[in-house]
Amino acid sequence: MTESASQPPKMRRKPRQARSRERVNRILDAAEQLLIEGGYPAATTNAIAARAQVPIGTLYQFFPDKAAILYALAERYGELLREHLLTSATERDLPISLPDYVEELVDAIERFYAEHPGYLAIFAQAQGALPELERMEEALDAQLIEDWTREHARWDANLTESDCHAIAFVLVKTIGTLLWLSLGQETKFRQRLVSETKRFTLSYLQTYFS
Amino acid sequence: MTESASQPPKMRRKPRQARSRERVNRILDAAEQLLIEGGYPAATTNAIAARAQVPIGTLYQFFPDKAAILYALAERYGELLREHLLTSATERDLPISLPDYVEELVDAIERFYAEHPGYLAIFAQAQGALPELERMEEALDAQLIEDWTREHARWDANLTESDCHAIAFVLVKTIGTLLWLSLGQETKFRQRLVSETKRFTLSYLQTYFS
DNA sequence: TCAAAACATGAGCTAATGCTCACGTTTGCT
DNA sequence: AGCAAACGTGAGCATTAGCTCATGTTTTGA
Repeated sequence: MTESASQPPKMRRKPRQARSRERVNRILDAAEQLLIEGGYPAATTNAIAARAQVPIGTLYQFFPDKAAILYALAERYGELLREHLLTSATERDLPISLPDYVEELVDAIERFYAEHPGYLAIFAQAQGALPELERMEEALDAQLIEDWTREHARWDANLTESDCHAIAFVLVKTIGTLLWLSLGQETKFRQRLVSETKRFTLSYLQTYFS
Repeated sequence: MTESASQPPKMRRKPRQARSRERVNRILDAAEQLLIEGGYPAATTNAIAARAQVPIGTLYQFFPDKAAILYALAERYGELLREHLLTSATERDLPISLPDYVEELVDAIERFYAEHPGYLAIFAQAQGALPELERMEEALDAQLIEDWTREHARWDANLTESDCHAIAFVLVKTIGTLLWLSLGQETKFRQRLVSETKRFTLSYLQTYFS
């Protein structure tokens, strides 16, 4: 199941040969690394091409402009995260306790961030700079929020959809922020933050699902 | 008590006449607006000068380079926020209940963000781009965290300093994030987010201060 | 095998940004 | 009033970003 045709990035030329496809991935990897290391200013098209060991001309054979590279990156990650969380969720069909749910959820997100440090870097860098990227982030979060909204609704039918949505919004944003920030801390404090995130999440959820 | 001499921004020429000082403020205001409206890419030095109705030459009389403008902005806000929160806190000397404390705290921060939409925009834009700005943000947050750490320690002497610090960290970051995001939402949902912020803050604090 | 189609390349173009500096204007002092 | 010091000005320079395109190389298929 490779990535199928996508709409927003709109490749200038679709890579048909294996060599080309590998190059496209190298370009995306290079862009991600530069974004993490030096932020948006460091991720110039020339730098990306150099890091990917690809001439700029080649880069522009696949991507119509710089923004398209970031869109492609965002898309790659979006699918990855949703997949990651959904498989985590469906591994267990039977209902579990709230504490166990929180434990699993936070750990799953933490693992994802640790394994893909580029994920939040992309969006953090592009604030305001690439309007379309912001829309992509919102769309991505909106999807997560919707997933969770449904999950919450199943737990307590008394809650309105608007309630569930607000709860999901708060969780997506706070957990995301906290775990992201934890990545930049020393191991000891980082573990503490992960544990605080669980505590925080649980106590909040318990005010709704007693 | 006007802003006294500062270290990091290091003005090229210190404005002595009233006209100059007013111009410096106009420059800062213009930079802030551009940052909010169009993000970092829109905040070019020429655009800032134009918006401030000031020739670029004049801009460079006061600021050695573009970064200095952002540093000055960050400083202006840093002082403002701390002042805002401290005065809110010292208006009442006698102890109040936890729910009342949370109510006051969240409202105070919310008011600050609403009145100064540029505050978080500055830091959001500069991620990775201006390393020094990041350090300033961390220093600012660290100060807030310290303030709150002390406050928490007074409530329950059984908590270690490391506990109080972790709590303060979580609160500063989560409340900050949510209230900031709330600014971009429609009134109805925005009010809901403010109320949710209070709810999770209170529930989280109650797990420590029963 | 060999021509045509697909792909690869990197010097260099255009545009825009941060910033300077030589010259003009205003202010303060006697 | 008259002069020096402080201040104001904006055309334009140096740099660098994103991106193109003319030319060369490889792959495909009959």
